[in-house]
Amino acid sequence: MAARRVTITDVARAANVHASTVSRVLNGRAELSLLPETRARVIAAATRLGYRPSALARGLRLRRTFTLGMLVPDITNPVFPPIIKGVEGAAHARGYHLILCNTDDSFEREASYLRVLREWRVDGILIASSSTADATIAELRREKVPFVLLNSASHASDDLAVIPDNRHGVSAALDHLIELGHRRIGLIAAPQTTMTGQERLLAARAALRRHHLAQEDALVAVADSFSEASGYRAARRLLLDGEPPTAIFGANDLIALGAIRLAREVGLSVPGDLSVVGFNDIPQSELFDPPLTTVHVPQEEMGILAASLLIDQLEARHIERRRVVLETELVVRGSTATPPPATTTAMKTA
Amino acid sequence: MAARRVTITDVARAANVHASTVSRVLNGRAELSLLPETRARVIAAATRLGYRPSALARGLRLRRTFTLGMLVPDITNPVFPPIIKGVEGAAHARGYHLILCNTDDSFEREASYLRVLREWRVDGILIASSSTADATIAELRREKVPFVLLNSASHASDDLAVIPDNRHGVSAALDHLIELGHRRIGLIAAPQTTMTGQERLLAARAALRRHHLAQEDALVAVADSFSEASGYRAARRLLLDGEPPTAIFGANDLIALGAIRLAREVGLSVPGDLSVVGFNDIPQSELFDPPLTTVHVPQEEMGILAASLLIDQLEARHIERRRVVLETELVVRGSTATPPPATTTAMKTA
DNA sequence: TCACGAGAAACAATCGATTTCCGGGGGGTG
DNA sequence: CACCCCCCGGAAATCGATTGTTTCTCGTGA
Repeated sequence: MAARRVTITDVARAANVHASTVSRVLNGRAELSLLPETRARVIAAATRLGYRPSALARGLRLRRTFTLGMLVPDITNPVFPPIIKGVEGAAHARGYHLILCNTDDSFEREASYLRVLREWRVDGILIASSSTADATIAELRREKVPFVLLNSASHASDDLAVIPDNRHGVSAALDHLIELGHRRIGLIAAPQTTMTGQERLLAARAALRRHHLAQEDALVAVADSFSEASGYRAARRLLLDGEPPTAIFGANDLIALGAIRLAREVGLSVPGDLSVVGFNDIPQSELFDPPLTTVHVPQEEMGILAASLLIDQLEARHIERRRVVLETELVVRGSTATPPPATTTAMKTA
Repeated sequence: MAARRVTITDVARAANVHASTVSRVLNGRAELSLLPETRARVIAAATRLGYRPSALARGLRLRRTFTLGMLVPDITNPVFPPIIKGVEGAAHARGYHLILCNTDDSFEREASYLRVLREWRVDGILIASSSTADATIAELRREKVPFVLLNSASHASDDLAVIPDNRHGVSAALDHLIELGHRRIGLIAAPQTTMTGQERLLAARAALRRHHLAQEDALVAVADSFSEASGYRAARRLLLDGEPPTAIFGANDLIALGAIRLAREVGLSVPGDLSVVGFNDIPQSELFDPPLTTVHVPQEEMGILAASLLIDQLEARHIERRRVVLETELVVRGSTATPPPATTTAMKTA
């Protein structure tokens, strides 16, 4: 098919030296001395022939590939692209490439891709996949494959991880709602099979408790994924069964957007009748209707840090902290306001 | 670092056969007959040891890797994730993996990644990169690397390509504006270094001509990238210099969103004072303020088709059409309306 | 004059798979 | 009984690089 590729032997022949000499010249190691004249001849031959070393052969021999693998649960979730961009940028800057895998939130595909990445002998793996998948991670640990958890940490605290400060962010979001006067606050949690989902729900409950607000079961709905569609479905349970809340905290922005869409459809105005807060501050958050109040997470920075951490680990550099927690900050926009003045809720609590 | 990997030789030893036999069993080719008993023994040994063949060694020997490379100009542009998802899904279904590269709209990085992909001996390449980059593509053609252009075609019509029907989509968008009564229509074009940018501007001009509308230079601004920020900047030129248009067609959704943001900032209501149409129908388009009127492009489907086309090519299957053009359809939402009744424009044209 | 050492580059083993080419043993046939 | 052929499976070459070891060639000092 493709024309025969130029190999190191071709270059060697053209330069009238042995292949090993070509290798030494091109890799520029100083362990062996070479005549400048030879060096020049080899370089000339290599560029003339357009020689490109085979990453396959090189990886096979070197037993490393200067490649990182990355697992993402759903690339169409707008949080991930900036994270990926950060990872790729940082990796590229340090001479590594990225193989990106979209697991589509399926354990099976996650496991399958993890196998593939090891078959490709990637030097390290970034896991942004949200599912806890303890068994899978345990296997990585056992096989000593370097990896970093991104956006969700494991229980084992000595795994490398880069995560947002969920607790603080969620807290700020709920404090904000409560400060506005909301008392019936609905929570749409993310799947409890994920660390992120668990942490954010826990943090939200803690915040409510701190303010001595009752926590009815009817005010908590668990979305079955991090998507807008499941936010919509969960919101239906929250708003249509029993007495509705005056505010909703969604475990991520897509879920919050789903809730807003449902609210609209049932005739509630946001934030007039219902306030909604999200989490992540995805791109374009301020362009939504209404502009989304949400917790900002430095996404690209997370990606950069995660890649750096992993590469530091690969290159056996000293690692300051194995678990990096990034600060989050509430961004108040247009989706939150004081609760409606005269609702049944208000009358009850009065 | 990592524990020594299980190789084919280890399996051979464990099963008391030669490595070549293991290979034959595991690849299940029928060219040579094997005793069922032997086959079973090998499979047992392989699973017991958890054998995973080295993709590196395999690729080196086979001279193919069952891997596709993909170049994307900017993963944070929301059009691309669904496309990528489509590509990856289709590739995975047919036994291929994907290496994704974000070129960040830089020619240099594009060229660099293209080299890397060939070093990795990917079987084929998907180029969603928007830049024309004729030289680069010519090189791929010359070296007979199979590739597919995605979302933008080349001049050479026998390259494989999957593209939306730009002409038809743009036409529909402008017809819509004109039908609403707009006469002063501003165009924000995408960079004219890209095929997409050129095609869409050409199509827009043709549509205006068809309706016998004057085309002032002042009504055309060229954005310097496909991003929201450059849409915003271009819109500033369009709206603040001279007499503003009553409607704007943006070459893609992000550009349109940028225009909307600027309009807001200078006190124009959308669509009350200014109608805006975009292109692509990115996810969440209906959640923006206002919901975006735009031209729908079947993004995931484009990805699926592109991957299929490429793989068909790789596997020497018969290819029906080398250039697949997908239908586009205008989706009218809230960002377009009739022009404001009494503007200076209206008075002039009256 | 010869031995020794250093500098330069070739040699060969290796990474882990695939595949072509062979060879041994058993059964069928003339 | 000898020969041939078929069935199984082993041996070895190969893919394209890297690297430890060896070889060769000078130059220098005794």
